[in-house]
Amino acid sequence: MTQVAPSVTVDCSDCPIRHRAVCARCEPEELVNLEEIKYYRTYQSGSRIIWAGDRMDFVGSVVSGIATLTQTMEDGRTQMVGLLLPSDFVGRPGRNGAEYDVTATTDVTMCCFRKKPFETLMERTPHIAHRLLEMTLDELDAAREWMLLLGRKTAREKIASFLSIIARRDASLNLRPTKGALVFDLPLTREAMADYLGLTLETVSRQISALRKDGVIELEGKRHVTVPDFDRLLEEAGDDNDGGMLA
Amino acid sequence: MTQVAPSVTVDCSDCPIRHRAVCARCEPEELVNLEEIKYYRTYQSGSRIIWAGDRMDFVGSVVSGIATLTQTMEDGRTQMVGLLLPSDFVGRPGRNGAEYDVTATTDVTMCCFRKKPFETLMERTPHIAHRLLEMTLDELDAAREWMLLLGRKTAREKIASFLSIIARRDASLNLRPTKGALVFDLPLTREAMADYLGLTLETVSRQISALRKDGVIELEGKRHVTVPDFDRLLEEAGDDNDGGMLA
DNA sequence: AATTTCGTTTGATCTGGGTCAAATACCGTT
DNA sequence: AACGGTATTTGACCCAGATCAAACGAAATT
Repeated sequence: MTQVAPSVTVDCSDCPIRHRAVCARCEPEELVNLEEIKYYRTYQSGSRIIWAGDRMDFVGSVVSGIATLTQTMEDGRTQMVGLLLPSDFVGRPGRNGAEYDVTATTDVTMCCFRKKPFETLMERTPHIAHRLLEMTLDELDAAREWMLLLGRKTAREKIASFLSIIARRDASLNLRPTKGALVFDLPLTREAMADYLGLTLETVSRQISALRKDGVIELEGKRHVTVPDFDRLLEEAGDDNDGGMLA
Repeated sequence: MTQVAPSVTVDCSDCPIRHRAVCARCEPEELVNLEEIKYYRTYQSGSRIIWAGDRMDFVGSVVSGIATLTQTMEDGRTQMVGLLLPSDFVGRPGRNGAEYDVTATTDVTMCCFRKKPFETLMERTPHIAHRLLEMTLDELDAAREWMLLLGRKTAREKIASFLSIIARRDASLNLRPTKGALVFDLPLTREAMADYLGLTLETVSRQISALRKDGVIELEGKRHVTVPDFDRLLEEAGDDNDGGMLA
């Protein structure tokens, strides 16, 4: 893994992952001097990137590492409402208060843009607004799929769904062709998984053990997972895996 | 309630509720001949407006009535993932397949725009893309709040949350000042509420009865609700009702 | 090597909400 | 007023997952 050194002189060509929202190479040179509004920032694993209620003076996207979006009730119950992987966007243009806690679950590098200049940039380049709209609609779809999971799936189905999502994202990020068994590392602790799935950590642990015993997954250590048969996993997840629709 | 007759010659000034996404009065006349791409359509209570998987040839917004967005698993478990009230937008620009079922729960009038012209219109008028982005971000926030409800709230809290949301929306739609007791009609059957809240209809019924017995709400018939003390309801919902954040 | 820490697993028990079933209220029709 | 269909309520029972508790394992610290 190459590491991105904080710098103010880079443009997107230096990023290991090209930003989906904005890219200097996508925009006419004269419109923006990116160096003036763009900077990198790194966060240690476990540290809070944004507190809910904080004033947000920047937007940005994850370059490396994994962060989570969580919501907390007064009595301490917490629900994860989003998982931020490399290339995911953080922050809401046009609003200056953060709605959720953002926490780094691994070391995280963010590529940030100061908010005010970013907003004027967005106004002058419709392409960015369009891209942002598309990304937001994708997130909305993901959130709605998650609502089905939270409201209607059993604990076993929840775990299987989570594993399939991580497997898929991992495969697409690493550009590994989906041949044979899928292998990946769980990016979250059992507790974080529980917060994501609306379960307790004990139930998460038990269901993972059950899936292992039933041969749906193999475990090496606590985090390293092998999925011998992805279709089997999808079946356990209760997902539609057909794309068949009539004319 | 005045009814909107299907017509192709109206513009936004005829709409009982001004479209939040597009409005002829907001756009330069020369850019668009709205009559060519805009039309009204009415749906009977209980009828399906859009089937998941269908080709979508239009986008639009709800003018009157209430519709729901639902997701269904193969075995019939369903989860509502959105509630569409007047002025809410339906359809995703840039994608031609519907993701969810849309069902009218009352008689519904939609104001529709043919998709292709709408997309070119959107490209030529950045204002629309911005407005749409803002609306989508609002929906995403709502979806995330709903994830907390689905994942972590008790049945009683779910019901109280639902009632508070309906009460709030009803009050803002009807521009009733929030003085004293709130009075409104439930727009959904117990079963639809259950699908929304990730519960069974029996549990919904029981919890409503419990809230009535405890004096949190009053019921007249099955649908007509009075909330004597809104703060009490919010308390039952487990929501933060303080806006206090330190400097 | 012993010890603390943190994440995880496993066991025993409890309970909120699901399931199944029956009764009741509320329509719009005839 | 009687009827038939649908929405809702209420009751009895059960189970998936929560809760409480203890043990385990691997990495970091002494």
